[in-house]
Amino acid sequence: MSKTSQPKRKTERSLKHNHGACIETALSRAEQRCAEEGERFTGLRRQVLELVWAEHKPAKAYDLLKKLSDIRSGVAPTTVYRTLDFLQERGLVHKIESLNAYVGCSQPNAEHSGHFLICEACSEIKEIENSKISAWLESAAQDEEFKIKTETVELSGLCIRCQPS
Amino acid sequence: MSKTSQPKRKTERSLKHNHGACIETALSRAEQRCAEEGERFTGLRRQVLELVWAEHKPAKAYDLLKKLSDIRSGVAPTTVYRTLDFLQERGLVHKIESLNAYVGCSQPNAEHSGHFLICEACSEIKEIENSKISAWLESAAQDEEFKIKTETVELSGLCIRCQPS
DNA sequence: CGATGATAGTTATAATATAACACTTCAACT
DNA sequence: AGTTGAAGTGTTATATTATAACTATCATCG
Ligand SMILES: [Zn+2]
Ligand SMILES: [Zn+2]
Ligand SMILES: [Zn+2]
Ligand SMILES: [Zn+2]
Repeated sequence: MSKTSQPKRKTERSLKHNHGACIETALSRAEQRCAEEGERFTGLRRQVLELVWAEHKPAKAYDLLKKLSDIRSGVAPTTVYRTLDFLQERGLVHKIESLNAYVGCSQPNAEHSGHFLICEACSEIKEIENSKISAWLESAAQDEEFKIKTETVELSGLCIRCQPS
Repeated sequence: MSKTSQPKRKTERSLKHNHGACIETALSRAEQRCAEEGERFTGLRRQVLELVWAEHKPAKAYDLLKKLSDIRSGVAPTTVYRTLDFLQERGLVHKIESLNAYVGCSQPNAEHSGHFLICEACSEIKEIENSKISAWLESAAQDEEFKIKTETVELSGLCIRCQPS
């Protein structure tokens, strides 16, 4: 970790960014969020959230289960799913339906459905700003007089780093 | 089918429409599509597609398995999944990722990702016209220099019939 | 006919998710 | 401090969804 040169493209998130900061931010936001809602941010919940945030990639429930087993005892599928449900309900993680996997929510703010770009090559997932997309989708739904409650928007393809040049 | 008066709102699909025609259309389109591509539209494939088209609602693989077992022998999960895969690859059915279920494709034409309105109350699913939405999503992805290959767009909520008045 | 590849059958198992109930912890109240 | 009730977690069992690997059958073409 004492390397000094990092010559890289600005878009190369995995190289450029201080991911420790992502994790810190996510955890402290979670803490705050739970406090606001009178919920307890327990050790288990913190550990699961940390594991989900280990990368900007989808975390599978049973992989989380394995990793969690390394750091505490008495871990079963229920443990993981219950905790993920809790985190989801508070908007701290999202489920990626097309992958049966979970990612940390990177939109600090209000309740929202996540909208995702999913790279098929490197697996990185980016949650994109959603108000514009939500407005578009609502207008499309409105044409059918349909009232949207939750949006699943998962766009798979190639991120810039993985596109052939 | 000899009723003469149909006083209903144009949006009430389940009341207004001749679903037999939906099925006929889907089957003949499938036949044509397979012919074009040099694929065989076998009895099994036809039966599965018919079952998927039984309603404008999501069909679960294991429900299809049960129904299929009633009309032929030697049916196993593999049978159903393999056939659904075949139909999906030809754009004849779509998988609804958020429900782990399948619906018939109602967009005769080109290869496309489906975009869906899913009623949480009555389960009806409507595939909506997608070129506009696709264009929007592509522009959003473009902002991140992301190249979309497949779109999962599933909007859950209430259809007009199920909205409280 | 007999070779060939596609289709379908068969058996087993993997991967994902939930149910039901018991035990523990923690905060609020006396 | 002791009581209590709800929230959190542990435990066991099972349901649901999906795939792998191999075999048998069928359709087509030379
Ligand atoms: Zn990060
Ligand atoms: Zn990538
Ligand atoms: Zn119909
Ligand atoms: Zn409805």
